[in-house]
Amino acid sequence: MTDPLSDRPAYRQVADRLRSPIDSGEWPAGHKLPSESELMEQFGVSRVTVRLAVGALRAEGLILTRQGRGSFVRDREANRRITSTRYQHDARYVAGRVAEPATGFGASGPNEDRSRYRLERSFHEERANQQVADLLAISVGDPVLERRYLYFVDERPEQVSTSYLPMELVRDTPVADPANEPWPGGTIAQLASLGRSVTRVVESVRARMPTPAEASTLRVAAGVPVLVVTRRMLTGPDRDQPVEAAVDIVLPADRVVLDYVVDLEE
Amino acid sequence: MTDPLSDRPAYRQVADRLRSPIDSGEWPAGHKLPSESELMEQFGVSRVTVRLAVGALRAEGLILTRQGRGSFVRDREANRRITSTRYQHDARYVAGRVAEPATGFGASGPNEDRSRYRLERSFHEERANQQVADLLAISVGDPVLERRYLYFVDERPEQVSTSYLPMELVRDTPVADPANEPWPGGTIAQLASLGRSVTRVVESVRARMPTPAEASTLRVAAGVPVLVVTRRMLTGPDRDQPVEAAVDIVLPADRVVLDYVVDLEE
DNA sequence: CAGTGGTCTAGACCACGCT
DNA sequence: GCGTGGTCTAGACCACTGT
Repeated sequence: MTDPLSDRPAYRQVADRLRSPIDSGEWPAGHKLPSESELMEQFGVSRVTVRLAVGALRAEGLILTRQGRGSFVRDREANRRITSTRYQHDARYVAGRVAEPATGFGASGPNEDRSRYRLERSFHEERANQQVADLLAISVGDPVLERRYLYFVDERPEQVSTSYLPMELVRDTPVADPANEPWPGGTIAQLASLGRSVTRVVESVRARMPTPAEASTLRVAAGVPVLVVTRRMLTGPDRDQPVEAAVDIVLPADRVVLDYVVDLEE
Repeated sequence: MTDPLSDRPAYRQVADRLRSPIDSGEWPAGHKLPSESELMEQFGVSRVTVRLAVGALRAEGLILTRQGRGSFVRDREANRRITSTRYQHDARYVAGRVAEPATGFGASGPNEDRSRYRLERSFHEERANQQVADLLAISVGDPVLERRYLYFVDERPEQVSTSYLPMELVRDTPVADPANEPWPGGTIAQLASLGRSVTRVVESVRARMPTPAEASTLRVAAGVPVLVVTRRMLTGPDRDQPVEAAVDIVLPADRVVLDYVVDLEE
């Protein structure tokens, strides 16, 4: 039963009592929660109150509910790791110092089973908006190649992204032909084929709740945020000339960890 | 009015019609939405339906609701940037090559107004659990110094973190005395004072919804995830000997962007 | 078929913020 | 005082999942 004398609303009391065995591990991932009618009886509250409690736990990402089946404790363990050293690896691949590329499939590193990965893409010539113009240090309205990607891992959608290259750099080159994707060595290898040697990659990481469209394409449940990465590839003696920008690299936060390795001078 | 013939539930139709002017920018941050009674009349639905719609938008992080005042479009622009180069900067500071440290306040870089930052900390000797033991390459139960931090920016809680150092490294040293915090140059300078030169920092970035406790301490609204960073500081000729680990560096995702600079060999 | 969660209604009282 | 959102009730029908 809930305590009607408490300041804490009944639905929060119910949520607290359900959260406790989840936090403690007593109810592991996959465990089925009591049904709504059981909770109504157990706590002596109405169905609306039970649903408020369950909805709170769902918004926290602790449980998922499935119509006709029940509520279940979610698996909150992310298992796909994406490491910043993939860029250095691809640069060494381009230089011929390693035999295998790291990316090209959005994969996290070399020596992975490539057959697990699949890529859908669409290329279009567009004109730079303010954000893209700022990132590429060009003018608004300048022509750019917009490349949209959707990555699958084991046929599960795992990543969307949109990449921009200055059109003058790629026009009538193999890079502008989607048939050449996936390109071994990824964007770094593509830029190398155009005579641009990438010497710096800058990534900005944010997190937010997915839009309904993103939740649908990436199949993320309620209560699961997305990681949103903006990337710039730079070249030139001062590593400050942008040659590529990727905006809205969107990843489901319950499945992905981003690893960044920062080396300091001795 | 909603379309009763549509397959789409009424509350989703209402949510869609409210999301549209938010997405388009027609209703900018701070704009007040129609009240619940106005929405009931406007769409010809019950209050429960209106509240389901508003709740969906809140869970998406698009709006916030304040009792007695109304619902408002949220500001979704993160403005605090934390850059990976702060580590390299602190390493140069320790080496005497730059005059100003970058961190020491959890600040994002040098030349910041330090008076905006404030730090609360508590130090305790603990025994390593499995996670900490793995991160520090020690045994479960080995003594460690646990340092808990809460950072404020302009008196607003902006970051919590827990850092671990092997006790045998810091026992009876100035590093183990919380009175010496904030330490110019941060953890890298502290480790340098102990004869440990950090040559690599590895950060792992995740995102999830905050726990109720985190939501309360960091004052994050419903529908706002947190960024969770795990950090390791490494030393040694192969940059593989851990000397510090920070788990659960928790940051409100609506206020913070993490920037990582990855340099490639020429 | 029975049991589950999903949607929806009408109505009530409360706490908060402003005038 | 009045309008706002927050909590809560009893009850209904629907859609989905399994046997």
